[in-house]
Amino acid sequence: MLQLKVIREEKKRILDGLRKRNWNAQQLKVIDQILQVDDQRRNNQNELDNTLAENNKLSKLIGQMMGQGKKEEAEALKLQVANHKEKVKVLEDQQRTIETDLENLLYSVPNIPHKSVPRGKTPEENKVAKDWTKPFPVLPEDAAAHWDLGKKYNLFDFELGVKLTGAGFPVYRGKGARLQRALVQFFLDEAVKAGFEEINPPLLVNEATARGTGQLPDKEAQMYACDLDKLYLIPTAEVPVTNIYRDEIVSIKDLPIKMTAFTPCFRREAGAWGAHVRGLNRVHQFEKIEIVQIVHPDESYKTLQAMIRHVAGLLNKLELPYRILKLCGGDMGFASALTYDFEVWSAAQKRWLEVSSVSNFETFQTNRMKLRFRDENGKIELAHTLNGSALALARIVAALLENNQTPEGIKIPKALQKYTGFKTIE
RNA sequence: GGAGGAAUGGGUGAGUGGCUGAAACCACCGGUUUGCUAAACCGACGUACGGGUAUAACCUGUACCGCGGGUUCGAAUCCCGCUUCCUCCGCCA
Repeated sequence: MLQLKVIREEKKRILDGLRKRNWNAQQLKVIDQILQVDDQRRNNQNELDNTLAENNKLSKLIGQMMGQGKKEEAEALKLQVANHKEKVKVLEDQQRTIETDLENLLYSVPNIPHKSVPRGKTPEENKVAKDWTKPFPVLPEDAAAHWDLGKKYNLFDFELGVKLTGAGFPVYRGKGARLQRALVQFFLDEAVKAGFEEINPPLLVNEATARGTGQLPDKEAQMYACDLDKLYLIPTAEVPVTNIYRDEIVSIKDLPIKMTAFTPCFRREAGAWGAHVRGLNRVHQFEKIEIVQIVHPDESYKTLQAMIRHVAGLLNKLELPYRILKLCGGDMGFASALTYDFEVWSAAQKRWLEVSSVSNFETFQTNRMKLRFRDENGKIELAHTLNGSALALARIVAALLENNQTPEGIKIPKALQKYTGFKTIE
């Protein structure tokens, strides 16, 4: 959620930013609407406060008169207060309505892209920030895609998942399951080594938490919900982990706060199914190690770079070819100010697979979450939040299997061997 | 699931209708003293949203004592509902 103050004071920058997200004139009107409702809000609040102030004064007077035994005068004042009460009620109702309207309007506006974000409408217009310059793995003519490899070596079973749950819920087994666990352990160890505190959060969250990171309102269709208990299955660990600090004022000394968590992620992916989603490319449940940072606003872009280096380091250790994209205005997530995507090369499918997304949200999440810190002078300021996948499993598994297939079986990268306990899947 | 108790500022905790945005103590912060540390002493010490041309620390209004409602001229204090926590019983990975 954007800060009202910023919209008021930097309207031009806000409008320019939204244009970068390809907002048209019609859509941009919402900004004026926000300013208008905000005026209403302030006027109404002013009137309400003044009325209440008067009541408070009168009430005090009544108390004094009662004490002095001036009963009749007190009764007269009571009538006055009673009149005001009607007015207060109306003003309070109005205020509530106005505030809800304003909040809903604010919720509908995405974050303002960082100045370095390229213009563009579609994923094709993302900029390659770092390309893969070495040769790609060369596979034999009859190289198999991961879904066939999974069958051949009995690593995972989609049909079985359908039987148990539905499409998009693979069952991993044998070395396939072990490979999952190895990756989880590896990624977590690396994150902890990099100074992130390991968090093991709940997988179901309440409404306030889903709201804090921006899943609600609007994106409920992307989450699985437990209606009976009004809980949501997390689409990413970002949700519970970032919300740990919701409604908190931390000391500047506590920054940066670095957290990592391994969780399964549940995504309905409503309407996202198409030609390219076979096998592990897109599933409803997958495992992911997330890294989250809460930092001083002056540090957040430096931090973003550090997080990118961390993710790149993981891919290097896994010996996977990857490239880094800087997302264009049209492809960026709602809450992000700047996002880098990591894609690994899937040699058998001959395409790039997105395996990580690292973003700086600046104050977009912290404003809505009221996550603040006290600076050197004791002043309270919104912190910046960042997060990134480090990494998501399903597609990493897909790429590992495909790229490392040989006639003798699938080779496990060196860094992973101590976690898998085997060097080859045959 | 049944019975009882509790919820106050960063922490402990006082406060049962107006003098309470809230005692006291601790912690934190600033200062004095000190060879250093410690101790002692002094001072400051909530948040949000408005207004005052006031996004450097100023003045002022309003709201907030778990959450939501109600009673009253006036509620941290009385009433109702909810949530959470604790204790006991039952059940159970």
